[in-house]
Amino acid sequence: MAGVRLQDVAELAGVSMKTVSNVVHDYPHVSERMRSKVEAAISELGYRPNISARRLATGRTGMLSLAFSDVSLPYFAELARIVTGLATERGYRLLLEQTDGTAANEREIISTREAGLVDGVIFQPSRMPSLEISKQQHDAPLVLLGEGPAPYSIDHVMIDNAAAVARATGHLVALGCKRIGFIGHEKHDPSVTSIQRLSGFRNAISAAALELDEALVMPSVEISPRDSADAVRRALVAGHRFDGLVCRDDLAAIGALRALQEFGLRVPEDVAVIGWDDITMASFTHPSLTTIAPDTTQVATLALDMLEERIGGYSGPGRHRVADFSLIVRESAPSY
Amino acid sequence: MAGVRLQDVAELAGVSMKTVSNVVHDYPHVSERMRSKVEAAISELGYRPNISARRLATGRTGMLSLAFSDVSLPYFAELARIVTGLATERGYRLLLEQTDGTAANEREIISTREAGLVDGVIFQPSRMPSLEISKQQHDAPLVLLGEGPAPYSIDHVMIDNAAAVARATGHLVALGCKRIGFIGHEKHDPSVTSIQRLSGFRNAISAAALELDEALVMPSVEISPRDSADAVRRALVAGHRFDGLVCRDDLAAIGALRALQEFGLRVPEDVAVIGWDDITMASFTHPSLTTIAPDTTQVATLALDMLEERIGGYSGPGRHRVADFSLIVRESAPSY
DNA sequence: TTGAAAGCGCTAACAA
DNA sequence: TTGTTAGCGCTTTCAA
Repeated sequence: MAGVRLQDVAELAGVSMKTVSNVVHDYPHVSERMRSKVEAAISELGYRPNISARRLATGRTGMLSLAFSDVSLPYFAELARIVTGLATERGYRLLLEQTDGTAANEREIISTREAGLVDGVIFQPSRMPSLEISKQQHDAPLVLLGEGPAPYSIDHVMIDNAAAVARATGHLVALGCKRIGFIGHEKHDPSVTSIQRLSGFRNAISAAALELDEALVMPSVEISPRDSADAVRRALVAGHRFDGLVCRDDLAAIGALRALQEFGLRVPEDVAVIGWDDITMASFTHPSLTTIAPDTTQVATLALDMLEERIGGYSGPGRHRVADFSLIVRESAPSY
Repeated sequence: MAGVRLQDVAELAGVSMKTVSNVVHDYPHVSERMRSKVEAAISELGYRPNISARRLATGRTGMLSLAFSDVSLPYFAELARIVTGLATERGYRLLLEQTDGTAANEREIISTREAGLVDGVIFQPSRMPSLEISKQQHDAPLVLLGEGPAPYSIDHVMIDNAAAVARATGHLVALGCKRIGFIGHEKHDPSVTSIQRLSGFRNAISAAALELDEALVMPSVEISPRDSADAVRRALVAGHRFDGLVCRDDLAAIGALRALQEFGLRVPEDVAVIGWDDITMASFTHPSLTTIAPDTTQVATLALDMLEERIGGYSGPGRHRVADFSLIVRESAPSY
């Protein structure tokens, strides 16, 4: 039951607290007799170590936190799944922190009011510029995920966005698309992810010697299939036409698919569509989505590696690791 | 910086620890002079309270845990989102625990090795029978979510599954469906959710005076669109035909949609499809999904209410709360 | 191999 | 209104 202390176990077993502690921690040098006496007492009393006391004594919490805007976005849910699994393998519990994508909440993540909640933080900012992050003092080791070029002092894992969006755009060009649009970035106060992807798209279009019609840059209110579908509908109603679409993420692509179908436009015959993230659902839309797939396991592994090094005492300059990505070709923008 | 203690602040400010503590906690009776002196010292030193120490001293952690099989399943991700928001409003942080749906991990959730990790637990079991849960000793207050009838001693929030599946089946019958199938439950070792929904389906079919062809009960390997699509393909290849489908969840429905389209079957004209959960994606499939929508906010609110009562000391018998659900009619099984 | 005792940093009861 | 002090339960030297 609750309220049983190490002390109580020690008394019942007729040994010292140290011996009980040794047994609890599987310390090798404990005689068989002691061990079994202690174990009997532990189970008789139903003893469980108090984790707050242990944390206070050791200074370690055995927890990491993973922070991003919103778990209900499939990419983050799937990321959380992977990071949880990997963190568990390494002996950590994972605390999920959601910021709703507001700058105020993001600041809270970086400079927590309390110390000692977790041993380290993996954080994908959506609003805070990296430079501001680097200026905030934070007491737990921190690794940043995502698009922004992190400042020199902070560890960072990203994929090569420019290369990824160039690959996607190039795929559409090779399919013969001439009028390619971009969809799904937030209209007001876009996230750093959106900014990076859109600017990469602009570069890719000019690199392909195409001309970008600004009417084909279609922002949405929020990151959601609904808002992206609305944006596409508005563009179509306004008479804008396009034959290819690079989407800020798979959710935007799913919304686009929906709107295009309503207007009788066939995908990929009339409009080819490419998403981003390769969420599970991308395989099951109709048509299935061609999409940029970041190697999320690699992202998570690199982040945890660096975090553990920092926790272990490494205090060198920030490191920037680039994870792989691939273009998964499915029905919405098939092979040429 | 780290390593600054209440004591250090007190010394710098030339006051006692109690005074500093009062300031930190916004205790009303502190003179303005003291307060500003202390606040100056706090910010000069960069003091942050150590949360482990606070927890040890108070016995409260300010954290709740939410446990289920897998955040990457959209229903759980969306549930997590809602519970996090509500818990935050009530002053709790939320720890997410994932069990992978294995009985061993579920037992770990109930009887944690450590005490004092969280103040309370909200748990949606997928494998453990309620009876077994009631027998395990657990030291933090516990509220169960989901389908199983909980034992007398444990608080529980559920929706009326039998009514829900009867509503779905009735909707299909009213549309004129004669051969209605069920899809998406795990073939081996089905989760309690699957068991409940399938058995409810059987009852609903006989209540509608229809005959159930066992070939139309199509299990899948795991909960995923992929496996459900496979199950539907197999049935169609084997020559089984049906005009209505009740799905274990929206993921199964999404897989079914995909398989039906491959076989040239139109939804809803040839086969009407009803999902369960009303995940975000249910609005954006093509056709969009008619689905059973549990009132998840209500589920979360009821669970948190009961949990807070337990944390507050209530120790009466287990309470069973039933949350609302509705049938959201969309394209895959339209109004009749 | 086991025991004794001094913290870890904070809270809260009790005094002043 | 502010100060003093004894825990909270565990870990971890240092001795034995």
